[in-house]
Amino acid sequence: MTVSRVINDSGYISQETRERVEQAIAELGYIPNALARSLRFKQTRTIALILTDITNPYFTTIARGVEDVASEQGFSVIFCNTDESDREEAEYVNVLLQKQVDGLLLVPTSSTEEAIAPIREQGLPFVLLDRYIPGALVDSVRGDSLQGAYRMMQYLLGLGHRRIAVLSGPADVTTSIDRMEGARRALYDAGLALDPAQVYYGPFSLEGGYVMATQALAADPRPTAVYAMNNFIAMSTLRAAREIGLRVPEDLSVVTFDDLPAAFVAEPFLTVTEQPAYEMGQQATALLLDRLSNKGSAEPVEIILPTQLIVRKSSGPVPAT
Amino acid sequence: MTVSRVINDSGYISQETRERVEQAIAELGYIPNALARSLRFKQTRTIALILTDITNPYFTTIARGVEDVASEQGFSVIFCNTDESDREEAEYVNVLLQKQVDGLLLVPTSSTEEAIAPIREQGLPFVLLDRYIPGALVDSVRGDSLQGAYRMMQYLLGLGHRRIAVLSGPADVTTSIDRMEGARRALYDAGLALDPAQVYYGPFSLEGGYVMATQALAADPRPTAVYAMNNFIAMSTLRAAREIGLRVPEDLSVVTFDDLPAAFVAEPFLTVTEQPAYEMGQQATALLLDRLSNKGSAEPVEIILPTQLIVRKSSGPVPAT
DNA sequence: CTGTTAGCGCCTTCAG
DNA sequence: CTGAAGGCGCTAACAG
Repeated sequence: MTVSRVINDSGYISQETRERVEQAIAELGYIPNALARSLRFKQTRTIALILTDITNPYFTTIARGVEDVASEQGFSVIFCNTDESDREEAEYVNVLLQKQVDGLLLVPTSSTEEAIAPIREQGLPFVLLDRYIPGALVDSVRGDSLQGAYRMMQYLLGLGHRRIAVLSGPADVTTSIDRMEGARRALYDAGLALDPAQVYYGPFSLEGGYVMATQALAADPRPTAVYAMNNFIAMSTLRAAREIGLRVPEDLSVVTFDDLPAAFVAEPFLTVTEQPAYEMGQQATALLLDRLSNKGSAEPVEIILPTQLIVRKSSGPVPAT
Repeated sequence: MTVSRVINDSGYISQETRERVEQAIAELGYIPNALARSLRFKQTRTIALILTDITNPYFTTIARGVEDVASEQGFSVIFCNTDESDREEAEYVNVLLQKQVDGLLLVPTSSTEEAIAPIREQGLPFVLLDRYIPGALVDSVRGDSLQGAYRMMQYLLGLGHRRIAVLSGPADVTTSIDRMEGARRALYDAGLALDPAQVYYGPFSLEGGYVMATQALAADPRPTAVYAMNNFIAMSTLRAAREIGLRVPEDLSVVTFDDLPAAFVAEPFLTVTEQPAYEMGQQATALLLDRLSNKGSAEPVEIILPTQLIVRKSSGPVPAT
C-alpha cells in the first residue's frame, strides 16, 4: 500500500519512507503491473483500430493519425487487419472485447447494423471510420465521397468525356455507394445518365482493379476515361492500359480517389480526389477519447471531412477520333 | 467455477449444467475477462512491435508480416512508433513492460546495449528487427545489408561510375554502417577507396534525403551516381535532381535500398536492392513466439535474409563528358 | 460432477 | 503517516 502511494504520489507519505521505497524500486527493478491496475479500474488505456487493408497507404496514413493522437494522450493502440472479411472482423471484435479495450475504431467490412451489434451490446464506445452504416445512430468520421465524386465527374464531363467507365469497389460498402451516387448526380445535372453497362464492381484491390480495368478497356467502343474508386484500382488501370498500348492521358484519362503519399511517387501523375486521411485518423481518435472521458452519452456525431480535387497528368481532353 | 469449466471445456460437467450455463451466457451476453485471466496466468497473448517510422512502406510491410503470423497464432499486436527518438522508445518499452506484453519486436533507434537493458533486466523475450546491436547476444532478424551494398556498388562500378555520392542514414545505426562497409569493400576490391568527401549522413527521411541530395549534387565535379541508403532518401534525390534539371539516368544514376511496393508505382523506375520485408516480419515473429513457448533459453539466433538487386531505369552508364 | 478457498497485483476504505 | 482487509474476475487445487 505504501508503495502504491509512492508510485501514484497520492496521500501522505513521510519523506523518509518515500525515499526508502524509491530506493527499493530502483534496486529491484520493480515495474507496476498495469494488468492488475486495469482489472481494478476497469480501464486499460488501450484502444483498437480495426482496418480492412493494412496494405493501403490510405489506411496506414489514417493509422498514423490514430497512433499520434492516442499516444499523446497516453493510450496504446492495437491494430487489426480484417482483409475485408466479416468473419475476421467479428473474431477481432470478440478478442478485443475480452481484452477489455477502452474503445474501438472500426472500418466496417459491411454496412449493416449486424457488424456493430456485439460492440453495442457490450456498451463499448466506438467510432466508425471511413465507412458508415446508413441509418445507424453512431459516431463516424469519413471523407466527403459524395461531393468528391460529384466534382471529379463534373471535371471529366467538362473535358468532354462521355464514355466513362466506372470501376467501383464492393457494391455494398458505403464509400462505393456514395462515390457512385455523386457521379450519378453530376451526370444528371449535366442532363446525362449513368450507363449501367459502364459500371464494374470488384474489391478495392490491385487484383480486383486489374480484372475490372481489362474488361472495361476491352469494351467497344472503348471508354475515353476511367473513374476508379480507389488508388489500387487506378494503379491497375494504368497497368492494364499500358499493356494494351494505351497512352495516358492522350488515349485514356484516369482519375481516382485517394492520393498516394508524396513519399512514394517521384513525379505525381494521377489526378485524384484526395481525402485528408491523417486528419481522419486524428479526429476519429479525438472523438473516441472524448467519449471515453465524458461518459455522458452525447448525441452521435457524424464528421465528414472535405476532399480536394488535384488535377495532374493522368487526365486530359477527349482524344480526337 | 462451473462457468469457467464450460468456457474452457475442462474437467467434468454434466450435459445439463453445461447447457444451462451456455444459455445464461447467451442471455447475458457474458464475455470472459481476458485481463483477469492474464493476471492469473501471467500471459497476455499480446506482443508489441516497436518501429522507427510507421510511414515507411518498408516498415509497414514488415508490420504486415508480423500481424499475419501473430494473429494466426492467436496473438494480438500493439504497434508503437518511435520516430527514431530513443526517448520515445524508452517510454514505450516502459509502458509495454507495465502492460505485461509477452514479447517484444524491436527496431532499435540506437545500436548500443543501453536500449535493451531494461527489457533484458525484466527478462522479457524480444527479437531485434532490421537493426542489431553489435556484440550483443540477442535474437535478431535483418536483411543482408553488407552483401546488398557490395553488389550494388559493384554494379555501379561496372557501369563505369567513379564519382559516386553516398547518401547514408544516421552514422550510428547498423544498417547505415553495414551499407557503408559493403560499399567500401566493393570499392576496395576494385582497387579504389571511398572518398570521405562524397559521403553524407542524415536521417532516413524525405527531408533528410533532400538536404543531402542537394548538397551532393551541388558539388563540383558533380557525382555521376548516387547511392542512397533507403527509399526516402532516393525519392528526394530524384526530386533534387529534377529541380536542377538533371535527367535520371542520362545525367545521373540513382540506386537505393528498399523497394516500394508494386502497388504504389505505376511504372517501376528505381534500381533497388530489395529486402524481403514481409518475410522479415514473419520470421521475427515466428522466432519470438517460439521463444515464448519453449521458454528454455536456447542460443541467440541471428537471421540474415538475402537481398536482391533489381536493375531498373534509374541507373545507366556514366554520361560521356 | 459441483462448489469452496485462495491468490494473481492493485487500490479504496478504514483502523491504528 | 502507515498498514490490514477486501474485492476486481479468473482458475488450480481441493473438498464434498
